[in-house]
Amino acid sequence: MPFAYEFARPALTVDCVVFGIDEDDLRVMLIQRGIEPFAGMWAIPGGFVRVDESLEDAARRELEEETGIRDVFLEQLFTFGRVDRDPRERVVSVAYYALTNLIGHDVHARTDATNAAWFALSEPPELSFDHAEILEAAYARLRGKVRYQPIGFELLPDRFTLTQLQRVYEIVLDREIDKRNFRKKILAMGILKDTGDVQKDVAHRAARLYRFDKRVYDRMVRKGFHFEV
Amino acid sequence: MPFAYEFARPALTVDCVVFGIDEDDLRVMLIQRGIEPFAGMWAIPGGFVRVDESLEDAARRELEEETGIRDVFLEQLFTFGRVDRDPRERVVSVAYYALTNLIGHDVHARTDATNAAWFALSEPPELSFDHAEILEAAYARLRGKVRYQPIGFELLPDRFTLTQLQRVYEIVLDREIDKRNFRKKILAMGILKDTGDVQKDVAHRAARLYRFDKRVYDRMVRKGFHFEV
DNA sequence: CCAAAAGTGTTAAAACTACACCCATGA
DNA sequence: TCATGGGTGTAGTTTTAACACTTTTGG
Repeated sequence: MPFAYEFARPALTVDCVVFGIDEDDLRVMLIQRGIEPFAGMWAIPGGFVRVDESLEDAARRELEEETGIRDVFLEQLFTFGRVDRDPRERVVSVAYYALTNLIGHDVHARTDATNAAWFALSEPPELSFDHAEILEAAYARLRGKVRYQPIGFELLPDRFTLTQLQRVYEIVLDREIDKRNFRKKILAMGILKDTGDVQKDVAHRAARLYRFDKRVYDRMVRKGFHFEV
Repeated sequence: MPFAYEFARPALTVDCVVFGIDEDDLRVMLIQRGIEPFAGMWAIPGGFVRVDESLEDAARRELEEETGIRDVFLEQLFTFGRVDRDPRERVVSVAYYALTNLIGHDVHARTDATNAAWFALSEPPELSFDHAEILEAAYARLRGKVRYQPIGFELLPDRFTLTQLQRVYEIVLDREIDKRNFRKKILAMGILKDTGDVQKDVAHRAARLYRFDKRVYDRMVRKGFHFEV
């Protein structure tokens, strides 16, 4: 036990709730625990923070180690510190949530970790520790934030159709949106760039592909623009 | 050194940004450090988390110990974990922000701590550690949140006038608000209860005193109501 | 009677909502 | 030629923004 301190210290971990959209479901990536406590149950990916890495670095490292996912949108969610949230000892966990593009990927092909899997948010498995609470908080944050920050794009490929974008909002917010009003509003913002290309290999009229124009968005924000769906 | 662990652990602290409104200024309570590092400089009140208390309990305990302030609105802000944010060793800090009523209190009379003082947010002293960053984040959160959550009331006494409430929004948001439109909007929400009383000892027409009706507000939220100023 | 803040309505502009049909494409 | 989703405009309603004077009270 080479590390000794004058006062007891809580252990510090990060946990990372990863969301993706797969056709008609909001999904979350979970890993199956191999060891006690809660062996065999599912959990949010995460692990201990090293003393020489920042919290966000720790979250990204754990995420990649446990699920193979990297280079995603990642934002701090909340820090969970109930005294008894881990039955072994005091553990404080800084939770993050991540948004990733799942369209066109096989749900099982994205990761090397054999014990990682995507679950529909509407039918989660029973979760270890206080992870059900963390997941609920992450979903609440996503629902709240998606309406006034341009993070819906993070759940789509780089280039996407307006219908795909509308589906993202319908799925996350869990309500129908009027097609004409949605397109009018989004296009009027001027933060989507028409790539000039259209979909390929679809059995109907091919839709235009757009890209989120972060440059323009940032410039507009500096001038007082406020994104809202 | 009675507490030993297999792996190095960051120290864990809480910090607590306390806001108050004093006539025409948003103010923040700071304490003057007695010891190195940064001896003599000002800092956000806070301290170490004990292993047998939750994060919020720690924040409230430290706040009362260092400033005498208790029973206030308190909400978790963000967890700061840059590797070098404390020059001595790795310290991760869970920051909270608090809102308190300062009207009618002498700025210096509220606390036993002789080294605690209120500062106008527009003219903060030089701060220790990364506390300037924490303060900035807290103010940004307050500005953002005050518009769509009924927390402005926390900066006022239990009973207040509509003009006082309007001033809170003008000060926090740093812009003028139209008196007639403000009153119309707030009263139309139906979340203020007219106490039937009016101001005393004012050298002009006495204003009605209102109280925030949390019962009604909670009931309305359950029915889908969304507060917004 | 003066100073100071309380209190009160209307109108024009903008934003939002609801709503239905034709178009392009590949099978 | 059919099935599928892409793409488009208008009218009624609601919400917001701008704006000025009278009332009450204490000094």
